[in-house]
Amino acid sequence: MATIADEIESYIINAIEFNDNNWVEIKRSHLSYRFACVPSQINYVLKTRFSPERGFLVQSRRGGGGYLRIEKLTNDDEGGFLRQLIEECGNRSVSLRVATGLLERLVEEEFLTGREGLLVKNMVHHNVLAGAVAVQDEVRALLLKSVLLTLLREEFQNC
Amino acid sequence: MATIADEIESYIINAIEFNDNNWVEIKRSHLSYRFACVPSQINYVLKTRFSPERGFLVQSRRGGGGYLRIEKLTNDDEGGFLRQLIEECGNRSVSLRVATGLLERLVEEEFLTGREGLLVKNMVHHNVLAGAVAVQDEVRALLLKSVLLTLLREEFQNC
DNA sequence: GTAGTCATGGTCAGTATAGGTCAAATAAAA
DNA sequence: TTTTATTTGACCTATACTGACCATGACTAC
Repeated sequence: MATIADEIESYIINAIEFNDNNWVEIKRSHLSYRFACVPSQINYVLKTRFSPERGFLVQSRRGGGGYLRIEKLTNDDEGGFLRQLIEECGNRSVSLRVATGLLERLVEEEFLTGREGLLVKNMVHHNVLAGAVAVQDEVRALLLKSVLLTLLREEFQNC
Repeated sequence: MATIADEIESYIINAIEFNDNNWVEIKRSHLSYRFACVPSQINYVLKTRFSPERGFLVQSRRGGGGYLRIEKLTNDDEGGFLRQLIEECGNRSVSLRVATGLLERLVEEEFLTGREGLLVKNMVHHNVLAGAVAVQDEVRALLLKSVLLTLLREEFQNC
């Protein structure tokens, strides 16, 4: 039997397909009204069904004119190479050494240009992070994960 | 473009481009009449969309014959420009809003490519930093400073 | 040339709108 | 029965919009 969460999920997936692009823009309040549920239910669905691990990216804007933007990430990377890296560095912490290796690999495989690689490498360097972060390796993991996710985004491919 | 603020923003940007110069002169009362909003709404838009971080200069004159003059600044001395930004964001903390404006500016001025801008913008987003950092704004400042410093490096220019 | 009046733009605090978080309560599955 | 997934609501944060009150500059009357 289908839960409300399931229904909301398939509604959104449908909307994405209908939209011809790989994304939709929709109001949280509209969804919660349509499915007669509390607004936070929508966040639950987004968190459990439209996570990066499942290949989705959710962006939003609060306040007047706010919205949710749900995007299906492109799926044509070589054998889920990027996804695998996300999995690997997503949860645990990443040392500077590992990060450097990973970034160089991304440049080699031409997911990133040399400039992009250098830019990010400098950002996750301990000289930078030491300034304010005790748990450097965890922040580094989050930052790298963000890079990997960006690489999967359609918007990024076309810019 | 959902909100009135957004519409006013693009109207002004359009007016600047149409004007062939890098600026427009316009009456606040005219704008508020045209968009059927209170005059102070215009000030809100100027404050949030035409800030210095985004490379705009707003001047005005009160009283009879008063006006707003909105100018898009461009930068000739590259090193100086970057150094100034470092100065500005280097020491204090940087909100997401300011960071976004600054990065978009760097892309406009062609210090960063669109891809690079997006990459960094995603990295300093609160969705990322919230994961492990209490004082987000300070880490964001450090990360941006790193980007700016990278831009000044010769190695980066030639890669 | 000083005071008064009117035409402008500026500020700031309050209100409205909209999404986010978290943990408790409930339901379903193992 | 224990564990996991779903549902709910109280409270939080971000962005937009409004209106009362303020400041400045130009013009006019004296």
